[in-house]
Parts: sequence; C-alpha cells; structure tokens
Amino acid sequence: MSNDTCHCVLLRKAARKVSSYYDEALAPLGINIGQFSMLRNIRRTEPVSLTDLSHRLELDRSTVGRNAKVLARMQLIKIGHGEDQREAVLTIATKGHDILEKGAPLWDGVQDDIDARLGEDKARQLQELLTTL
Amino acid sequence: MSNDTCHCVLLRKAARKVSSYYDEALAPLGINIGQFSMLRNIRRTEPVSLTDLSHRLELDRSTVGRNAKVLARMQLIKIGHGEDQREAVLTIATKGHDILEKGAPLWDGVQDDIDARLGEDKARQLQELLTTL
DNA sequence: AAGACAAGCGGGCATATGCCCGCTTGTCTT
DNA sequence: AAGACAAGCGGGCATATGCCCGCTTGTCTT
Repeated sequence: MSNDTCHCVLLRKAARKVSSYYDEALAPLGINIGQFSMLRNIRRTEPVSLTDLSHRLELDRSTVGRNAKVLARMQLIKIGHGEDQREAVLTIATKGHDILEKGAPLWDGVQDDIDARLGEDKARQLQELLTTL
Repeated sequence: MSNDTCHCVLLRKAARKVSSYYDEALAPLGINIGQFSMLRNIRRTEPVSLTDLSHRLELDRSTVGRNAKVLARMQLIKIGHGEDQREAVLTIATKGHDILEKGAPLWDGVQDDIDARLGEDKARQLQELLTTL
C-alpha cells in the first residue's frame, strides 16, 4: 500500500489544511483556531486548572500550560491560583470575551462552508469517523 | 454548535491520536511517523529537491528543510547539491534504506489495526473524506 | 552583455506538541 | 505528627510548522 492511503498522513494533511481555513478566517482577530478553541473550552468550564483543561483538550498538560501563557500575554485570559496552591487556574479576561464574540461568526462561516461542500451526510460521516479513531 | 463538533478540532485531535499510534509502533527504530513518511516520499522520487518534496508533502519548504536536517543528522538521508547550485538535493542513505525496510511491517501493523477496527467500508469512507477536505 | 526578475534556500521569529525531571503542595497511613 | 506518596506545575530538550526577509544562483528581456 502506498503512502497516499496512510490514514495518519492523510489525517495530518487534512488537519493542517482545514486548520489553515479557520486560521485565515480568524486572522483579523490576531488569533488562530487552536487558541480560539482553547478559549472556548476555558469559557465553558472556567475557572479551570491546566490539568483539567488538558484532559478536555486531549493535549499534554505542559502544552496547555505554554499555550495558556500565549493567551495570557494577549490578555485574553488570566492565570490565577485556586484554593489548592498548586493549581494554576484559568479564567477568561474582558478582551477574551470580546474575541469570543467577534470570532463566533467567523468560525461559523468556515464551518458552514465545509458543511456545504461536504453535504449533510458526509459531514456527519466525518464527525463519526473522527470520533471513532 | 458546540466545539465538540468542530471539524477542525476533531481533525486535529484525531491526527494527534492516530499519529501517536504510529509513533509508538515505530519507536523501536527511533523514528516517528512524520519522519518515516518523509523518508518514504524521498525514496519514491530521489534525488529530490526541498521545494519538490514540500509540494508532495504539502508542507512549507522551510519546514521540509528543517525536517530533512533531522533525518540527515540521523544519517538516514544525504543532503547534496543538484546541477542547479541553488538546489539542495535529498537522497536516501544506507541507514535510511535499513529503516525503511524495518519500519514497513511496523507501519503495516498499525494500518491493519485501524482498518480492522473501522471495517473496510468506513476505512474507505475516511480516505475519501480526508482527500475531499 | 547588463539589468530585471524569478527560483531555491537558510535563518530568524513565533507558536505548537510531548516527554522527562525536579520542585512545591496536598493527602494519607501508621 | 511524621514520613510516604501523589497531584499539579514549570522548565529543559527535541521536534514540528508557517511566515518573512535576505542571499545566492539562474533565466529572460532588451
């Protein structure tokens, strides 16, 4: 079997490509899809620790910690402490809420484009397959 | 719509997850799936320039250049010059052929596992969808 | 032939990702 | 209460990715 049909390589290519669609759409906000997604996840469960967030995002904790620092530097989130002094606790900052609001329609646009291009059936198929892997 | 159904985020998660399957299988060779895939692509078209390879891999040229350096440091490929003095030309080194041979069955194993888990139909569906994106 | 223009790279900058190690803080056992 | 053990992080190390800038080399126009 050739490399062209390797699930992994195809997945990685597709992920890069689709990410770039979202990145382009969000570019006016100076934020990429990874950051936007992380911001959304924080909002859903704030205040949230790095460890909890890393489980939700299925990323390594140290990765989440570093990515959080980038968001904090952009003043989109605040990194504080919980009752447990070990915990770093993330909350959305004012500017973060702003970005979330402005980003939503941009994000929707790309999502809708992809859905339209794939068609309803295939879009659902894709979701199913990806969550199965 | 919630983040859980974002094509992009799902794709990225799936790509990371599946990559880790391949990485684990290839770990005994001290190589990861990205490197292995690149090695295979080089073999198919060697001698190949960075620019050509970047088109094949759908990666930025500078990314390919840096990744090539890693493979060269591992002595899996050689980075030489073409007739065009501007071109950096990649060829598989002896050790690279060795890794390609040893890696093939490991790679097959993971691919077969995934195919078996998905079933023939869904595996084909996945390939189709990913190339459509 | 000389100058304009393009092709091919490398290096710098920024972010992303995972693993390991060691430190601090909290909990649990005896 | 003290010591063992675990949880939560940060920092270091390595690789991965894209973009931009500037340099070298090749090509093309006049």
